[in-house]
Amino acid sequence: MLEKNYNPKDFEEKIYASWEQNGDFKPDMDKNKEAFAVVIPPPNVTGVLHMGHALDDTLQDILIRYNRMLGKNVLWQPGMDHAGIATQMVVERNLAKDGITRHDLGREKFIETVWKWKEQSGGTICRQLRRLGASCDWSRERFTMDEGLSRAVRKIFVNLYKDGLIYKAKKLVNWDSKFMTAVSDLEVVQKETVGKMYYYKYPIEGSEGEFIHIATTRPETMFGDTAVAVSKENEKLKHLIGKKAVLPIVNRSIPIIGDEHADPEKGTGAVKITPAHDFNDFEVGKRHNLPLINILNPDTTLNENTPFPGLDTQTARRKTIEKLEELGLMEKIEDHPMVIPYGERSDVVIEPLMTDQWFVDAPKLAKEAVRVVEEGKTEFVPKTYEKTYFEWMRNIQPWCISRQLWWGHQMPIWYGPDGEIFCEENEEEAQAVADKHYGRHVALTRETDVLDTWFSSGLWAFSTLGWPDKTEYLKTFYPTSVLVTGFDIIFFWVARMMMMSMYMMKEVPFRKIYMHGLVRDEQGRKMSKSKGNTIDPMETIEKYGADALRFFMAAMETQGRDINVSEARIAGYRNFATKLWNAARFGEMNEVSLPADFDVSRVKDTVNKWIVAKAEQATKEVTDNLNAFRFSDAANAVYQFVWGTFCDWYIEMIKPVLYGADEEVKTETRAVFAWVLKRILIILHPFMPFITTELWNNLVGPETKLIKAPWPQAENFDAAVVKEVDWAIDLITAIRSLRSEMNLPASTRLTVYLKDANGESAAALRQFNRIICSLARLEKLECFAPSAEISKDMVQSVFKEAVILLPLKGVVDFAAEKERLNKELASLNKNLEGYARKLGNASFVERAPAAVVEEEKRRQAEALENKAKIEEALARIAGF
RNA sequence: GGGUGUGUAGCUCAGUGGUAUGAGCACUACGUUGACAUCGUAGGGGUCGCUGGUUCGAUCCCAGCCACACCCACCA
Repeated sequence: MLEKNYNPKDFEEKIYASWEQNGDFKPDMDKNKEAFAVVIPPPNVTGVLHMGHALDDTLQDILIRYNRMLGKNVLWQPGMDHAGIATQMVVERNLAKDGITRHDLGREKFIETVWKWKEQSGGTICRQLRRLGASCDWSRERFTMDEGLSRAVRKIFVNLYKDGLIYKAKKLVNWDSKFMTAVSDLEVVQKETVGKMYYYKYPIEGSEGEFIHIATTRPETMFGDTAVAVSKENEKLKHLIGKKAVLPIVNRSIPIIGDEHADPEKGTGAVKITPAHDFNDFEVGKRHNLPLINILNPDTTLNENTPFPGLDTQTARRKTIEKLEELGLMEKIEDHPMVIPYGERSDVVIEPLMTDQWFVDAPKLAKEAVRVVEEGKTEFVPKTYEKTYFEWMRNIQPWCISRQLWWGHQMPIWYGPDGEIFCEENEEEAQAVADKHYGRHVALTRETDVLDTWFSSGLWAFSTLGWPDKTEYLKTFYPTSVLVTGFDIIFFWVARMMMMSMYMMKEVPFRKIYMHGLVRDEQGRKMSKSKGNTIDPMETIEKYGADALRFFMAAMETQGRDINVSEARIAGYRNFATKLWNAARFGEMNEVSLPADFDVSRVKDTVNKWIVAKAEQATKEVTDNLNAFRFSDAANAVYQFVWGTFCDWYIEMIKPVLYGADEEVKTETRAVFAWVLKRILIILHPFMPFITTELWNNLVGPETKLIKAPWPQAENFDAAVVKEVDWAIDLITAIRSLRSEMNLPASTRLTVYLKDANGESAAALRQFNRIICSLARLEKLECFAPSAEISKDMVQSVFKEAVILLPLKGVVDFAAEKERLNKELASLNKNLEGYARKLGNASFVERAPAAVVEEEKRRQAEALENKAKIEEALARIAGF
């Protein structure tokens, strides 16, 4: 027996545990079945579930469950990312509580500590994903740092290196002074601030009191200046090209060069060139063969190439200005709005710094990754994201993959005594190759840098399936079917997976990429801890159940749009679950059950036929929409069917049958009710797996598993039957509306006549008489005899071709009634004007499709008829 | 500076070249009708951002404009 109240906490976790214990999430590896695979975007090992995951993983679970029910061989591959910087940060923070730094421990000990932390505190999110109902095959859970995946990383690294696609270079990179590591362009966020623009001047060498005027936001970098540039087109300044300027304070002479980088419109028109500390200047320096002077230490304090070694940039900036002022070279300081780069994780200012780093030749790898999308081998849904993808891929820069961190994949690079590089999958091989190279045994030192986290997640689509081994899983599930992820990691992750997969597998990682938007707060603001507007999905689940949250995500997911979390709406979907729960209870109370030999095509009763047809219709809608990744349409189709059709109409319509004496119809109705409910549980299951399973176990029994129930093929249905019952529904609605307008309490049983009903309507009226009377709360419903006289006491309302007559002895308020009819008349007249205008337009009649013109004529005729009826009714009560 | 997206009911959003049967929430009135008040019934509420164009017809297609959001680039 079902509990009186829907209480998801009673069963959600229990049901999940039973699925997992029974191995229901595992693929059956049946070779005859089509394979369907999804790899989860690996959450950070440090992560906890947020609304973005709730959306992402709900959508994946819907696809997974749907395809599992379609009878495919389904794998949802779970796992986690080691999240280099994020994890190192968490562990370092923990150590700091005991006053320990990672350097106190040393590299090896520190890494050990991280692993220990991972075992104990990592992976909260996987437990939370279970609570959400994610049907991942947890027995295959992978971690980007585990043995297999590490092997994949080393192998692909060596391949790329030997193909010349990974190389070491001294380049200007984004330097994070907090973690003292290089970071990629993507890990830098630009923040708007109001800074200062400093104007000062450099004396021209060999001149008397001639200066070149400079504007900069970073005066302390002047010690790294190796030129001043002006545009050759700059009429005012071009005469200085070829002369030399003297760098004040350090009195170093630097050339004044002509370069188009100097925009005459900006600043003073002359730009100081600091090739070692500015990306643009670096390019200028390359063009003019300028020397590079590095002025920063790894912690971004100034070094011995400056007068202020050891000072941080801010202090050095102050000192520099003081000095310039002393020398009388400072001119002015202005407020200046600008964007300053910050480390995504560290939140410190990123300084461009010259360092030795490792790069992946992304421009080369991007070519294939672009081609396969152009050719449609991988499709983005929605398609507009392809443009973003192409745009970025076609302008991609070399990818800096080395990080001066400890937590991560240490690069498989060894250096010989003279710095010779040996890149092999392990130390033994490197040693062997090196020994052969030198003709003697040599000592090797390993590169200490680790790889960017996204390097290993870039392999996720195949490394998790067992590559480099030729596993059964790799053969079966690669390329995977669809990747579901947010557009915010399209460059970080999707692009890299495309590149890495094309390089190594020569085959796309996924056939489709479904990109969803961001989850925002109720007002549409981005959720962030600092704003304090985050909503914890676990709390939401606690309050409303996982099913409600899941359904919310599905119902709100329309392609290409962000989702604003609305608690009221989540509560609404909890109510939806309650509604279904109570419908099931209604069934239980009325002893519905599905006989083994039940054949839905043999159903006789019209209302039963109707609900079967509606169920087929809903099934088709859900199926079509899921196939097209139209999650909200799919969810709304079930919602509408369950609440608006099954509960609002079918249950109400069968009550007279179930409480009546016709055993034959009653038996059939009980079976059909069970059949429809079962159908609902099936098509709702991908969205709301918990309540559907709970109800299924109650209705059908746990022996047959809903999670693997075959997805129904929507059957054709009898359109005529649908029309008949829909007619009855319209009539009921019209009568209810009329009685509400007349202020007739629900308790008064009325008599209603239908005048001028045609043959079909008269038949339907007879057939559904009991139902209509029951739902519209009538005493009697009959066709009005054509010969009979319409009494003055009868309220009239046009219904399709007929007129509803509602006798109200002595209680009709004629004034109000006239007003009501006149209002109707006015609206009809307005419509008639429109029809007349259109049909009077020769070019409309001539050029619009015949069907449209016909429809317009039909509407006009109908409106004219209705008008006549209302005028008739008005005439009848004219004297009152 | 380059790009993308969005402006539809009070709110959050669906949707569509042919009267907006729009949805949920909110609102109003009525309701203890033998599943459900986490409910039912009925109802009010929109010149579909602005201006042009294409079309017999535009909220929908095209162009321009305005507003908002996001992405990329940019420390002179």
